[in-house]
Amino acid sequence: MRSDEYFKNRQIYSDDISGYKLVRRGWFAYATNHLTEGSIGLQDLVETACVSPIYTVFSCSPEVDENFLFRVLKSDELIIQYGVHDQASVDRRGAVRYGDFKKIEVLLPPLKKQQQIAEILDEVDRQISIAQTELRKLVKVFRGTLGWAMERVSGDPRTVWTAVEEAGEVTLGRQRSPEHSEGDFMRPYLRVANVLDGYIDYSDVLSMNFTPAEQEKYELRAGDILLNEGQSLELVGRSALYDGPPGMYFQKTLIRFRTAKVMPRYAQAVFKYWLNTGVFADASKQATNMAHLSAERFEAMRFPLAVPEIQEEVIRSVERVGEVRGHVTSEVAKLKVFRRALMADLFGGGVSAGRSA
DNA sequence: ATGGCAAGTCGCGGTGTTGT
DNA sequence: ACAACACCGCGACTTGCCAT
Repeated sequence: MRSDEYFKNRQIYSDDISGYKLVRRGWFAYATNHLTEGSIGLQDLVETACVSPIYTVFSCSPEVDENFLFRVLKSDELIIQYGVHDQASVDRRGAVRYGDFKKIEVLLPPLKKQQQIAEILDEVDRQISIAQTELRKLVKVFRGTLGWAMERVSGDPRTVWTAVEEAGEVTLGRQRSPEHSEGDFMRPYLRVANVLDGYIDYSDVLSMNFTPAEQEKYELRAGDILLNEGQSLELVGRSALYDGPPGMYFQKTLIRFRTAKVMPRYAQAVFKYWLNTGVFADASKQATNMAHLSAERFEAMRFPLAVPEIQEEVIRSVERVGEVRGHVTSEVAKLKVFRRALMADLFGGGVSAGRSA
C-alpha cells in the first residue's frame, strides 16, 4: 500500500527518492531483510511505483500467472523456505539474497489451472472479508444493545448504587519478579495479553512460582472477572469472565473482581459498558506513557446493583447478540481452514514441479 | 509488606547508509 | 548493485523504586 496511507501524518521515505527502485504493475518486491516475515508484495495499485533500495524487485515469466504466484509466495510453506535461505548477520534479521531466492522450487500447474486456483482463493478471501465486515457491524449492534440494557438498569427505581468494593471483592494480581521465575510451585498465570474484550485467550500462558499462601490468594475461580489495570487509555478496564478450571492464577497488571452479590455475567456487562462509554478512561490516571486504573479508584466507582430480574434481562440481551457474533466468528474460522486446506493441496498435490522467477 | 506507577526492555513493521 | 550494518517509533509488557 502507499506509504502516506500507511503512515498517516508523517513521511517515512527519503526526501530524495532518486535511488529508489521502480516497480511496474504486476511486478513483485520483497524487503530483502524482512522476507522471513512474509514481507513480499505484488504491485497492482498503479502503473509504476517505487520502493526503498533495500527491496528486491522482480517480475515473472509469461507462463506464470502473477496472482497465482503471489498467493504461493505469501503461503506459510514458502515463508518457512525463506527462513532456510536467510543469512543472519549481526543485526536482528538476516537477508535473503535474490541468488538464493530464485532457486526456491514451487509447484507450477498449467497457466489455466493457476488462474483457477487464484480465483478460488480470491473468492474465499472475499467471503472472509464480508464476514469480517459483518462482525464489525455486530460490534456496533452489541454496543447499542448494551447501552439500551444499561438504561433499563439506571431507570429502574429498585436499582441501588453502591461502591464497587461493596458489590464485590477487588484484588490485584501477583507481581512478576525474577525471583519468582522458578521454584517448586510453578503455576500458570494470566496477564494483560490474555484478557481480551469479553474473552480470555489461552494461546500464550506463562507461569511463575506461587507459594501455597500465594496460591490461596491469587487462584482464580469460575465467575471471577479480570480487568486490565494499566495500558493505553482505551484498553484500561477491558474485562473478561474467567470460566476455566481451578489452578490458574493472575498477574499484577490485572484486577480481579469477585462477587456474590450480583451475577458475574451481569457485572461483566456493566464493566463492558463502562469500557464502551469511557467511564474507565475517565477514572484512569494517564502517566507519561501508560494509563492506570488503580485498584483504589476502581473500588470507589459507583456500581448499579440491579434487581435479579433486570440483571437477567441484561444478560439475555447481551447474549443474543453474542450468539450471532459467535456464528459469524466460527464462519470466518471455517473459511480460514478451507483456505489453508487449499494451499496445503497445492503444496502436497503432486502437480508437475517447475521453477519460477 | 503492599501497591502505585515511572521508566525500562523488547518485538515488530518499518526505515536508511556505507563499503566493496 | 549487492552485502552488511544500523536506526526509528510505537505499543506491549516488565522491572523495580518509592510512598504509604
